[in-house]
Order: sequence, then structure tokens, then C-alpha cells
Amino acid sequence: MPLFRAVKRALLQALESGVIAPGEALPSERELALCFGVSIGTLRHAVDELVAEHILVRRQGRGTFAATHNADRFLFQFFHVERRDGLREAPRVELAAFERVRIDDEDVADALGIRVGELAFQVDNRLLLQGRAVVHDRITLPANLFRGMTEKRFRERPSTIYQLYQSEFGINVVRVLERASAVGADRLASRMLGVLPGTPLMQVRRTALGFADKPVEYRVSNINTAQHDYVSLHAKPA
Amino acid sequence: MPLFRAVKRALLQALESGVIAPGEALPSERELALCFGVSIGTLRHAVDELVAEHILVRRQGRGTFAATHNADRFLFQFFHVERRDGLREAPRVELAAFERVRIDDEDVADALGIRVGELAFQVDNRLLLQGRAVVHDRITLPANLFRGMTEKRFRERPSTIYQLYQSEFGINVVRVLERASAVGADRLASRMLGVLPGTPLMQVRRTALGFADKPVEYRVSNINTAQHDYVSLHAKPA
DNA sequence: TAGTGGTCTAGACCACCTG
DNA sequence: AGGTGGTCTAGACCACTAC
Repeated sequence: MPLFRAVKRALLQALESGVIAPGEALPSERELALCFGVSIGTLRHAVDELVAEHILVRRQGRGTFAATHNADRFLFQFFHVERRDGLREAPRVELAAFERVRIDDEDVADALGIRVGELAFQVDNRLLLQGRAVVHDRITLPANLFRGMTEKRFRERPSTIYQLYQSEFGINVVRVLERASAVGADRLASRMLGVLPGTPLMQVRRTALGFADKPVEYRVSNINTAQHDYVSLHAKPA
Repeated sequence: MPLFRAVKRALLQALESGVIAPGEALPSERELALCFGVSIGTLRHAVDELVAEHILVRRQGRGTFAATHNADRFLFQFFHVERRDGLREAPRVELAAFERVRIDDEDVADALGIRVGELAFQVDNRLLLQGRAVVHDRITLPANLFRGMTEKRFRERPSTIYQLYQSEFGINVVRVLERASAVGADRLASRMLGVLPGTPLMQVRRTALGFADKPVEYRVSNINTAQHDYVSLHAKPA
């Protein structure tokens, strides 16, 4: 294994274990290089990769920081709905239901790497853009990863959902896998989005992964694409 | 502007102008560094970015090559439909129609950066996976970029569509922007995909960009997601 | 064996930010 | 002024590939 990758693993370990907390500054690159016994170039190579994965954030003149799940990161990395004319706007999120359930869907269990019958929290949210319901999310969280989760804590989170996971449960969503298809609106979606049953909707099934690609959340989004699009981020690199 | 970015631009210029043709090897990194008058580290920084954008391909021990549009690149970078169980397979592409048209849709003209009324080629393809029609594509190509295009050349292309653009018209698709929504199948889609009119389909609108982000193709894909998904590539970096 | 890219070093100097 | 990341240098050695 290349040295820079070993350094990267060590940094990831420090982040995962909480030795470096979200939002905290890392030691300077010179210090880190000294501490790991590598040259500054090698240290930077490792950090470069973590920055590309949005796990670390560099700020010139200030330092390198463990990324936090703030509103901007949500909007630009994890929210993929945009008005057709390209306007990207943070949604208003309304909690519609919060339940403790036993997972009964094999696909959900598979995605989360657990078994049917295990306990989970199931959260339904309605997302509004410019006052109109556009998305219905059903989020499934493995109960054993979110011990102490309550409707109150979920509802009264100060910031984004992933920020809640990060600050209250030590769970860092690092990236997501998404698969989409078109479906006709079912009763629930019809009611939540105010469309006729059978209306074509986009259904996005997301598995959110933490460090080491551990699944931490499964989410099914039903999107009313009458005036909005799902935007695939093949964003410009560099 | 940083030096490595100037080097990157020079390399891009060499690729765009055909000084380095697709599939050709670049001079070695040592030679290039010497030629540009920069250190090997700086040269590599520039090349690293182009590799990340899939414009160059490194092969250890062999050299660095200008990327070609082969079947693999199509499948893994530009084809986003997968069977629900995760099987990714190259589609069989059937040419359904080839016409010279005047662009009458403002959205299409906007996407291509040209005006309504300009000449274009419009190609309809049907994509089959395991013998079943899953996707209908309507491709629009600005006529002034594809001088000499004929149905015969399109139909008898030896490899992928983007390979045809690259080898016959000197047009390199570098990346694509995609926006998706759900629609009910119209008459055409219904016939091409063998589904009832109104069946929910995913519609993906793609703008393909060449060097300098110049739009070179607009494509609308209607996807029957009964057994397949559209997969968003938030692929694992590194 | 010779040539390529992949990794790594041990610095230097600059631009930027904060006190 | 002092510290941070951003860029750049001029090499070295290694692993891989082809002949």
C-alpha cells in the first residue's frame, strides 16, 4: 500500500473515532507530515483525496477542517431537485410522521445491511419549494445506530438532518448511492404532494453511506416533477 | 493563473486541435515537463486533472494516452441505465429514424447554444437490453458541427455513437449534463417501448459537452423503468 | 534492458488570513 | 508579523511493460 494511502487511512480513522470532531481544524500540514513521518508532498496527497471526497475542507490561510453537514453542503452535495429553470433553493421540510417499526421490506433491509424484522425509525417528510409540496421522503434508520432518537429530537433539530446524525449520533454521511425510476403516484404520495393518484412521479431510492461505506440511512423520495427536475451531478471536476 | 493550469490548457489545446489524436500516446512526462519548462511535479499536477476528467488515460509502464470513446467508456461513463438487480449491460441500439430538421423547440436550441430554425440532424434510437426495448433516445445534432453526416454513416458506425463523433467529425464529448423527470408515455414512446400510453417513464434530458464546454449534442431519453433504474453516478472517488 | 508512470523527498517561495 | 494552505522545484527510487 502506498504511504499516502496509509496516511489517508490514519486521518479517516481519526475522523471516524472522533479524535478530530466535525468542524475542528486539523494540525497544520507541516505538523501532520512531521507527526506521520512523511514529507509534506505525501501528506498533501492524502489530504487532497479527502478534500475531493468532501470529508475535509481546506481554507487557505486558515487551515484544514473536518467537514460539517451545514445547509450549503446539504443543498449542493445531497439535494438533487431543482426548478426546471435551474433555480436551486433549500426546501422547507415538514415532518409528517415518525414511527418505530420493524423492517418488513427485504430491499430496505438489504440496503441497510441488516435483516428483516430488525427495529428501525421510519420518518416521513414533506419538502416544500416556494410553498408547494414537491417531494415526499420516507427515511429508514437502523435503531441500533440511532439509540436515543425521538420524534422530538428529530423535529427540533437545529439544522439539516445529516447535521443531526453527525452531531447527536456521531454518524457521518459521506456519500450516497441513488437509483431512480418513474412510478405512478400511490395514495400516500398523492395526498402528500397534492396530485392525482397515478400521476407520474420520480422515485429515488438512496442509500447513505458513512465511513468505510457503512450504510446508515435508506431513503425513498417521491418527486413531483411537474415543475422541477432531478439533477444528476456529473458536476464539472477541477 | 497557476503554472500547472497553464500546462493543462496547453494540453487541452493540443487535444482539441488534433495535434494529439484520440488513442495516441503523449510524450513521456519527462519530455513534456522539459518541453513546457516545468518540473515533473507540476506537469503531473496538470495531467492528474485531465485524467480525473477522463480526457487522458494513464497506463503504468506504457504511457499516457488521449482517451477514446470505446464501448467501455460508453457503458461506464455515459450510459446510466441498469437492471434493478444491478446488472449493467451494453444495449443493442436500433436506428428508428434519421431526419434533417429545423430546430423548432426553444429548449433544444438553448441547450445547443443555437437559434430556433437552424438546421440539425435528428436521430431516433431504440435501445434494447436482453432483447427488450427499454429506452427511446431522440438525439439532436447541430448540422454545422456534423457536416457530411448521413443516415448511412450513422447506421454503419463501427462502434459507439460518441466514437463516431470523435473519429469522423473531430468532436469529443467530454462530459454530459443531465436533468430528469417523470412523464407519462406519449404515442411515440408507447410504440417504441411497447407500453400503454400514459405509463410512467423517466425522461432524461442530456446536453453533451465538448472541449471548453461547447454543447455538441442534445438528447432526450425516455426510459421504461419497469425493470431498470437510472443510476446517478456519485461513484466512489479515489 | 530500457522506458514508462507511481511514489516520495526536502525543501523554497507565494498568497491569504488573523491578530 | 506569523501561521496557514497553494504552488513549484529537482531530483530519487520503485513497479510495471515491452522488447
